[in-house]
Amino acid sequence: MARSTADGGPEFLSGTLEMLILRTLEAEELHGYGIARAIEAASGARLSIEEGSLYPALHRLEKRGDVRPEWKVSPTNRRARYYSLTQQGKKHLKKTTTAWLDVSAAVNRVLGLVPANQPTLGRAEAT
Amino acid sequence: MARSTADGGPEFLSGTLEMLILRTLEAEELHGYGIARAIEAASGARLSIEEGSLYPALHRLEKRGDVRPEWKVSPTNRRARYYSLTQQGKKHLKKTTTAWLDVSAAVNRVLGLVPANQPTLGRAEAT
DNA sequence: CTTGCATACCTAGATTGTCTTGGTATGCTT
DNA sequence: AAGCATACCAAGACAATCTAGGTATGCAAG
Repeated sequence: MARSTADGGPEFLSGTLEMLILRTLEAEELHGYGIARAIEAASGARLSIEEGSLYPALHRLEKRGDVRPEWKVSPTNRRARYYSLTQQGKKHLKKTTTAWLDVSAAVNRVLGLVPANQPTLGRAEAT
Repeated sequence: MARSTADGGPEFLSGTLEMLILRTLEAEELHGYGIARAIEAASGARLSIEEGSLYPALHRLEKRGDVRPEWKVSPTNRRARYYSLTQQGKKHLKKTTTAWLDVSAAVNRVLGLVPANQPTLGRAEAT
């Protein structure tokens, strides 16, 4: 998906790209190139979106019916394929986000980093 | 890696498995089967570790020098391959954990779940 | 004693998402 | 006219996971 801008390799987060795309489109209708820039900006330049991952992901989402494409002219006066979220896409985003929070919280729990007040099977953590 | 116990598919977190293994071994020396059970327990039964992912991951870590294996007899009286963390493994765990926190925080920022431009782990952000 | 189950290990092959690399094209700016 | 940012796309390599098998043992139940 996204790689950290820090290290050189693909790290973590296979599958997050689609979620991030959907989330970005929830905020505003955008074309692929713009989505990539928007995600990078929103991440505080910590993620970089490769086009070789981006476009296949967009086509998957389109085929799945989560986004709807439309050719338009961008503010820079170029032909660009603008994507908008479908109802299904919105639902999918909500579901996926919940799953992400759930799983990433589970990972943090295993790492022993749980930000307190999370009741986890009576596993008390020593300070 | 781990799949959420909730949904049926491999979701998120490619690459997290190795980190979770290392973290588990930091707590105690363990064999593969036990590692899987330990991670599942620590996650509050939210993750499930597939053996087809687990053993290849252990062998990667071993080849990389992050863990050291040793045949022993388990409390259940069976031959079992116990793994312990090497110094390199400890270092790797620390590095990987930082990367995970960094990237997952970035994802949350894109999702809009975290106020933008918040310093993560002391990594200051210019404004 | 034999059936069944949990423990414990392993691999081959399919699948999937990402990355690498290359390509096309256009609109500005210099 | 050259160079750059914008904007799109695909083929093939690569890496981690999952599927689906397999082996073997200790123990408890019948």
